Amino acid sequence: MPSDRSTTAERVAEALRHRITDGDLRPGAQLSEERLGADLGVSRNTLREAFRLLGHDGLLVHHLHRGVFVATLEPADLVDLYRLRRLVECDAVRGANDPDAAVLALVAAEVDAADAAVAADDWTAVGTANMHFHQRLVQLAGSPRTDALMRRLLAELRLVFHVVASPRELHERYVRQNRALLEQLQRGDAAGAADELGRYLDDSQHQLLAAYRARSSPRPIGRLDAEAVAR
Amino acid sequence: MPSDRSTTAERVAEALRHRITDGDLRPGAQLSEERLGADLGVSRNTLREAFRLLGHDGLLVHHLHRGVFVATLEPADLVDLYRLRRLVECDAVRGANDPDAAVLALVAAEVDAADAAVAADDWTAVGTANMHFHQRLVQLAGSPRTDALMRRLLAELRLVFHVVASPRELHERYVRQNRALLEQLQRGDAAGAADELGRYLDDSQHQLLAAYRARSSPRPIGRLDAEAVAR
DNA sequence: GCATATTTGTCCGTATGTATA
DNA sequence: CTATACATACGGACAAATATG
Repeated sequence: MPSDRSTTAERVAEALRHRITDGDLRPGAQLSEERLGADLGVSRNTLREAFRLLGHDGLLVHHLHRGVFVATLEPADLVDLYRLRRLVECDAVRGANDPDAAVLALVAAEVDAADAAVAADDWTAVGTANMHFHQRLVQLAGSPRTDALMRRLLAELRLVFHVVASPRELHERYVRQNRALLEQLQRGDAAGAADELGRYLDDSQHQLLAAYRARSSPRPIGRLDAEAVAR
Repeated sequence: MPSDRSTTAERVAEALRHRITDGDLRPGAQLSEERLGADLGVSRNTLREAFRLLGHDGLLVHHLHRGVFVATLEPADLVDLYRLRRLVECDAVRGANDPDAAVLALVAAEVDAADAAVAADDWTAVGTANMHFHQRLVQLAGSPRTDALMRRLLAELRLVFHVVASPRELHERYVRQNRALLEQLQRGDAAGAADELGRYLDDSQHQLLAAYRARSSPRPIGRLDAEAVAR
């Protein structure tokens, strides 16, 4: 098994990231070094490196001498995530008075992709296009670190999405609003788009919080210790 | 050598983080696995885990089959950092209309610490207090993810500081302004403090950019390949 | 341009300590 | 409380890529 243009640990980390964000590995699940290493055909050392690569993204939590688990996000995390999300996204949009045409085309592409997915009744694809839409919006700011931050935030959000609701009820309502936002930007009304996006995100947050409450007992998947992450 | 309440890799990562932010390990320096492992008394595997832990903080860059190096930041990185910094800090301050008294006390403590350090003519300590001051400001937002983001940003900024100028010329002018900001917050004028902070940060950014330009040739410390970090 | 030395990448075996049944 | 399973950490080995002369 030779290498492409990346280390094995990086490829393993990417594979795990997809398994997590796709809902294959659910929150609370333990990632056993021995079993996962056997599954992926890599040594425990390499797998541990991959764990460390993913650790700072908030997707995995590390318990000393117990192993790594897929993170379980609570309502407080959701509120925290949306706080940063609102800040980053609205600022990027508000600053897009004269948006980069190439990036705006990428935004438009995701809006079209969402429409196509709706027509195909593929709600998972709608959700993916919606995530990409927001990633592209942030890209209007032209800031690598902001892009990286947004990627992390969206990865964590996907963790929530897979737990609380179906892709359809999560994303359907926003397909139309995304197009409205795009057209507002194309008209040069960045400030208006930013304001609209702020309301949009508030709405989304409340929808998710309601879904959380609907899950009667917020029972973690794994062991039921309510330990706070240290540091 | 048993463990405290953290893994060896985490302790090694923390030690390296301090060596970097303290300027002991300078930008561009290579971190040899063999030599560093011997120095710190840990195996290569453990050291590599520590490298991965630090990687996502932007302090280390990883070149395939070449090793890890202390990151070298260019003017574009500086601008990018300050963009996020301004966004995060000003938002935290602007939202502090009714600031948490305990956190505000921590802010005040750093202002006092800076004054004391000035009196002691300890400009490194002034710089540390200044960094902490801004970390505490952000803490007014009460958002764990924002706190973590700010920690990463400040760690990267320290990388710049150690390269372009002395602690005194970097921080002296802001000691007074920090106190002014604190008093503005104590008076309940969060919006005014946020505006002032914005000008403050613009000033700081321009000061650093000027220092960059003053370094005649922007020659990297290490090997002189202008390779872009992938992805 | 080529051969060599050095360093990283990756795996394996093993010993030890910790948490959980 | 003991036992078992698993994570932690080490050191050695070889392959692969890069840097050097």
